[in-house]
Amino acid sequence: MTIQEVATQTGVSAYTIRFYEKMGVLTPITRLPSGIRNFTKEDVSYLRFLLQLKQTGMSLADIMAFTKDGCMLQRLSRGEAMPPAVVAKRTALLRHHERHLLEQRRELDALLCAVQQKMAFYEDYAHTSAAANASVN
Amino acid sequence: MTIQEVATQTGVSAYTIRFYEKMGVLTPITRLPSGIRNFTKEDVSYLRFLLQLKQTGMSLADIMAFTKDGCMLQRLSRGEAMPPAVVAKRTALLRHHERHLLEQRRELDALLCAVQQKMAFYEDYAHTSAAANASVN
DNA sequence: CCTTGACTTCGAGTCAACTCGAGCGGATAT
DNA sequence: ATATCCGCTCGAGTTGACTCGAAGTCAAGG
Repeated sequence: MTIQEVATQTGVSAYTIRFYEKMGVLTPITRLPSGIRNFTKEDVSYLRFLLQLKQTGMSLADIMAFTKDGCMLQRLSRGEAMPPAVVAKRTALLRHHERHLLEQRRELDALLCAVQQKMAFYEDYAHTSAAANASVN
Repeated sequence: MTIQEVATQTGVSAYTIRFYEKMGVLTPITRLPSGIRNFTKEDVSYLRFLLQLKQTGMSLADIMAFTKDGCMLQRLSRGEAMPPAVVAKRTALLRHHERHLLEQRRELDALLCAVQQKMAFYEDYAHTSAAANASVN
C-alpha cells in the first residue's frame, strides 16, 4: 500500500507519516526495490493505534518509547519468540497508559459536569432575567 | 492576590499567566495603582476553568473565542445585565464544547478498550508462550 | 539613601509537531 | 522519448504554546 493510500485512509498527511518514520514513532517501513514505502496491513493498524494514543494526549516521545520494542512484533510475525522482558515492558507501558486514560476520563467527566452547570446557569439567567430585567440593554 | 500566588495555587507559571493575558485568553486583570496585577477570586476560578478546558484538548484560540465575551461576567457580578445575544453565544459555545467532550469520552473509552485488549493479548502470550499467529500491533 | 526582591514590559529564544519546497528518480501513457 | 505522476530525501520554515532574560519600577527594611 502506498503512502498516499495510507494517508487518505488514516486522515494524516503523507508528510506526517514520513515524519513519524523519521522520528522513530513508526518502525521502518519496508520498501519496494525502487525505494518506495510499501505499507502492510499491520503497519497501517499500528499507525491507527498510535493516532489513537496521540488523540488522548500521549506525546510522540512517549509513543516512541512504546514503539521502541515494536520491532519485536515483526520478529513475532516471523514466528520468532518475544523475550519475556519485552512482553513485561510493553504490558507495563500499556498499564501505565491505562491509568492515564482512566485519570483523563475522570477529569473529562468533571469538566463535562462543570460545563453543564454553566449552561444551566445561563439558561436560568436567560429565563429569569428576561422576565425581570428585560429593559436593560 | 499577586501573580505568584495565583501561579502557585493553579500550578502554571507567572510567565504563562502573563502570556495568557497578553494573548487575550484571560480578560485584562485589574491593576493596583503601581501597575501590579491584582487577581480577584473570580479571575482565579476563571483561570482554573480555562486550564480544565485546555487539559481536555481545547486550543488557546478556541478558549479565546469563548473568553471574548467573558468581560460580561464582570459586568454581571457588578449587577449589570448580560445581553441575551451574549448569553446565547456563550451557551452555544458551551454546548459545542460539551459535544466535543462527549466525543472525546467516546474515543477515550474506545482506546481504553483497545489498550485492555492488547494487555490481555500480552498476558495470554506470556502464559502460552506460543503465538506466532495473531496480528497485534 | 541604598539595597533587596517581587513585580512590570518587551522582545527574543525554545520545543514539539508538523509542513513544505527543491531537486531527483522511476514507472506509465501518448 | 518525452511528459506526467508519484514517490524519495534533505533541509528549511511555520505554528502553537510557552519560557526566559534584560532593563526598568516600586515598596519595605537596614
